[in-house]
Amino acid sequence: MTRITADVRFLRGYNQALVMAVGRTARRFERSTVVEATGLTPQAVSKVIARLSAAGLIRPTDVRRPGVGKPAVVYELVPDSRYAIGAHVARRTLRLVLVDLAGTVRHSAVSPLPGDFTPPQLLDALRSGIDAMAGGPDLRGRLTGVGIGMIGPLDHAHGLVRGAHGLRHWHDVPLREIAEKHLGLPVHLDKDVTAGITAEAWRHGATFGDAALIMIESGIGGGFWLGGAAHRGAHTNAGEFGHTVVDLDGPRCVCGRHGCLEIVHQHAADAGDMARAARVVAVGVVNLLQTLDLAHVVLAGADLLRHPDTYLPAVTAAVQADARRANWLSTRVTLSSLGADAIAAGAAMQILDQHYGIPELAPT
Amino acid sequence: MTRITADVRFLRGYNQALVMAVGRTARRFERSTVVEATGLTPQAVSKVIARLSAAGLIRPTDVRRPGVGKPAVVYELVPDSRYAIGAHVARRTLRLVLVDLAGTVRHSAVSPLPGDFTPPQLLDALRSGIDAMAGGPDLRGRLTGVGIGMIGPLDHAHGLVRGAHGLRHWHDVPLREIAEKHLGLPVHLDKDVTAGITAEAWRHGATFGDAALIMIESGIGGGFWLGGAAHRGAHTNAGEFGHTVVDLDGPRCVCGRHGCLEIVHQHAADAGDMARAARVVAVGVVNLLQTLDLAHVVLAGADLLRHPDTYLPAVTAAVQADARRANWLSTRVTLSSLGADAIAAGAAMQILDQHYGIPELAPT
DNA sequence: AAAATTTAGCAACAGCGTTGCGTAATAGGG
DNA sequence: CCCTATTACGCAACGCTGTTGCTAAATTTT
Repeated sequence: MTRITADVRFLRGYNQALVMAVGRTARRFERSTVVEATGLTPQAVSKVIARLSAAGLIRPTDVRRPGVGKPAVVYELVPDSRYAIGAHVARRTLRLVLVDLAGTVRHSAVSPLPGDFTPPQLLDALRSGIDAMAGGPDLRGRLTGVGIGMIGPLDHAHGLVRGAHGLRHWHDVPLREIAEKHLGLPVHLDKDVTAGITAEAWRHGATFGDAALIMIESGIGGGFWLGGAAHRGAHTNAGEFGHTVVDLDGPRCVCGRHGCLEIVHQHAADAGDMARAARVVAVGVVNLLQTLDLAHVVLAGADLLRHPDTYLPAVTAAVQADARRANWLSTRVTLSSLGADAIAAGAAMQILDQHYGIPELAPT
Repeated sequence: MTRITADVRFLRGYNQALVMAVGRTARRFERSTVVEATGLTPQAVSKVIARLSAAGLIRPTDVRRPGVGKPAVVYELVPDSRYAIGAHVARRTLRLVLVDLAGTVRHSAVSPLPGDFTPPQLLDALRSGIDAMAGGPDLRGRLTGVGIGMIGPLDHAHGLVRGAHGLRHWHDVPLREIAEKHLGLPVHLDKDVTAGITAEAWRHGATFGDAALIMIESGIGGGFWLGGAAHRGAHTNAGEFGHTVVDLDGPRCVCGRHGCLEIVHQHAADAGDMARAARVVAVGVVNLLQTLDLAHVVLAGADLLRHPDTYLPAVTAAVQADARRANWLSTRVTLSSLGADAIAAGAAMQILDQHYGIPELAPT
């Protein structure tokens, strides 16, 4: 990882992103709010607000007259000013969402994909879906790009699908490049779980600490948000959390090892013992907490959300039992706030994050 | 986590740190080297070099005449210009090292600590050890501070020892504060494993990607370097890697759960089966790789370094077997380059890193 | 000796957040 | 009704950053 140089352009983008983060979390805000949240001087905030207003990203809506003194101008984010498309590519379905600048899902649609679909088939499905959702001329100008979340292995930096598990026609496909050509929009490619945790982080704003998203849906994966950014690892391969061994003498997994979390969980689920399945996941989650000391664990995925009342209490109980040893620890366990849209919406937010989030100093 | 504002002071510190990182890895360097490594303009590099030279951190040593054109000035880091003390506080010993600006351990000393030592006893041992090692008036002026690495739980942001495992007199001790008073030097407190991974990162320079240090020494812990910085988690408690479950029906661990990596490893080691002990560690390391996708795994700790020829091949083999599934992955497995000094030296480098490393934008 | 090539730095510049200070808008007291 | 205190806000100057344009210096090649 080579670090990139920092110049005044970085300063501008960074502090603008701080203000945008305030606007995204607190729907209405004024200058003093931003000053307190960021530590910038009032004058600096005025300049940033002027720039953002000129770009149409925020606008004054009101004045606050709390008592003595000149009234303060109340600003708000303009959700309609920018949009992004998010795509969740699964084995048999394509889910598309339209997300606005505030992080709200404005439209959502699911369409089937052909069995063992090819890259051209996906591109066509993407195109027609996007046209149906945001084809109008008014929206088109405010579309910032398309985020695609799918299973790995892949290379997000170069936009390559290395070889998606269970899909025959997806080995070393330069999906970002061909999709940008086909769609005429900037495209970002990432693992599904990384997109999912981005959605949670984007919605929670700057107060979102280290966190993980546990996804149970055709396998078990984990997305990580560490140190204020998505963690993808050295080869965009982080998150193969389902293939960590929790039972040395357990059944053989498809990956060749024995007692992976995923296969142990699968056996329990297949036997209809969802309580045990949930406990297995809970063990994995506590393993993560021990290793990474997370502030927030988000549960997601179609298979998990089918039994939320089983998984959530099991994981919460395990986390609390473990936290009791160190009574000053606190970790929140929640269900994904976006439900089935989590991955697609997160992919869209990754596009918005590239434009209006904290700029990166250490590129890919 | 509230983000901190970025101003021009940050720019200066950041780009200076980039140049210092070049100087630390390439012992001799010239302007064009830095230009290529950082992306800064030649003129900007000249300004940074002028500042660093004025501070005595680097100096011109030579000129290079490669052929046609004006000779280039060759600079070098001045190792003697700054020092830091590192302390590794273990249950029965105190290891102190003197590290120079280049990251070289100049002196190393181990002294015994009283059984169940108290905070005042540690402070006295620190003081006399530091006086013996760097008491001279010439060195004193160039001492930037003291780094302390010890077992947790602790709070590095506030410099508190929450309650070191196995030490009776260490509950909620504000060690940083009292040590700074007692020693008259800036003090940084951190977990031993975090200090250890900092040493590796500091020595490898900017090319060091995501990495973990696995430490086996009175328990099993992990230190993490993710995204260009140490990962400590939400409560400085990341790294309790030994207390991740790898055997659901395994023996009961001191932590209350069953089949923790640490207790399974311990049973194998106690039975004299070091091969199995090493294989258990290897399983844990592969679990980490699956989860975090690390570029580098460093093995350290007194108990591990007692059997390097057992552990290193076992872990390497397991990593390679796993990497074969995804043949484009590559992870290096090495022994700690600093041996027994790793923790203490890393603690010292944390002090140097605070002054001459990449400044943080997200505090705590 | 002249030309070509490479390195280095001076000077002017644009842009960032900061500082100093003046102005606008409100409520409350005399 | 006027005056004052209070609060919000911005213009202008400033210090500092990295960048750009251009000149000077040092060396090899022709």
